[in-house]
Amino acid sequence: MTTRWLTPGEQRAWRAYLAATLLVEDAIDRQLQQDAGMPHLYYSILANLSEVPEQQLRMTDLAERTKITRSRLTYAVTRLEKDGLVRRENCRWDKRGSVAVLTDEGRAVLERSAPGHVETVRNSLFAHLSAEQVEQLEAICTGVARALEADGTRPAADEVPWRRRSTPPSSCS
Amino acid sequence: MTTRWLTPGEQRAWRAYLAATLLVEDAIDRQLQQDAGMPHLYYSILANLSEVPEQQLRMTDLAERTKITRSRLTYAVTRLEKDGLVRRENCRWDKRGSVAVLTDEGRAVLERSAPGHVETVRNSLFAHLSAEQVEQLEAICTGVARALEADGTRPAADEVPWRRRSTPPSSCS
DNA sequence: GGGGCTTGGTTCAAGTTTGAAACAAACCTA
DNA sequence: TAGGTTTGTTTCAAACTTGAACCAAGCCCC
Repeated sequence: MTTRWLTPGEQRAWRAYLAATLLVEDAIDRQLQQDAGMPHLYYSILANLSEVPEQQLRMTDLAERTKITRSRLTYAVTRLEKDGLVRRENCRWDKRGSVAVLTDEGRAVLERSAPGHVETVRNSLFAHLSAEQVEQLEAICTGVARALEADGTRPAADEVPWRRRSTPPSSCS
Repeated sequence: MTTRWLTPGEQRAWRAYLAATLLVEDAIDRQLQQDAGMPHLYYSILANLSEVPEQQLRMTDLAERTKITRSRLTYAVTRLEKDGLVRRENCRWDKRGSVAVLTDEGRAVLERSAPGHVETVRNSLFAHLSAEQVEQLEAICTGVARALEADGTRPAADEVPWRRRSTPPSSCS
């Protein structure tokens, strides 16, 4: 079967995409490392916890939300725990499970660094986009993300009804 | 000074962006690791070399093109060299410099894995975009990339006229 | 109620990335 | 042309990521 190469337009889009995403991630990582002493992913973990009732999530749910592997998450949470920004508890209704809880200090760090972070996001991304482009970007990314989340190679927890149990009856704990 | 938070629309776009870019990078990395035994970045390095006269570039130029740090590139090229896909030569007209050259085997590996790679790019990104969205994506990313390349914190070689010397008189060597 | 499969999470080794030195060659400039 | 600065690249240690085991605890079903 002969390959269906990218069209010139797709080529251009792909290269621009690669450059842009790398540069944006880089800018954000650098800023957070500087100002909050942690890479972007770790900040996202805190942010995700902060947005959820009781500020806690099971490891798998957290991995699902942040789109990373469980093993990567384990490492990250261990580090955050050492820094006192997160605490691990074991899940009361499933003895296999453990739950990451945002500590007060974690919340404090998050609040302290949020403004700088938001500004960097703005400076590196939104500052260069028109209002229309923001909408286009959302549409594009939502579509792509939805498609890839659903795909088989990356079993997505809450695509499968009987696995959906993210924030249980009254928030796992 | 009070923070200018993201608008709800920007929030949505940002989250979708994070998810999409992570998932796409992941899919591509996984596929290339499987089929070519190297992460995406390493493939990009080979690809960049292959597109240039004499299939060679100075380290700094290569770093510039791939948007990575010189130190990261050094590591990557060392690995690729061990695998015999790239060869290092020293630059003839600047004794400080070294040049990465794509070997025949490197070219072979590249050609062999290109079809699978293209297909993955298509499946993970372009398959979910309309023709219009491809154009929008290009416009968005080009703008962002251009803005971030130019910005001070990441001194971009060929913004500064007297540093522009990428592929010299007849391709460095 | 004891296998056998699945799920939630961690562990471990190997590979990669980071950022701050370290170095050497090139480029001033007095 | 000696001395100081800049540029091109590498090195090193510490941090992070990957993927393949591994180990429990739940689940199923006869």
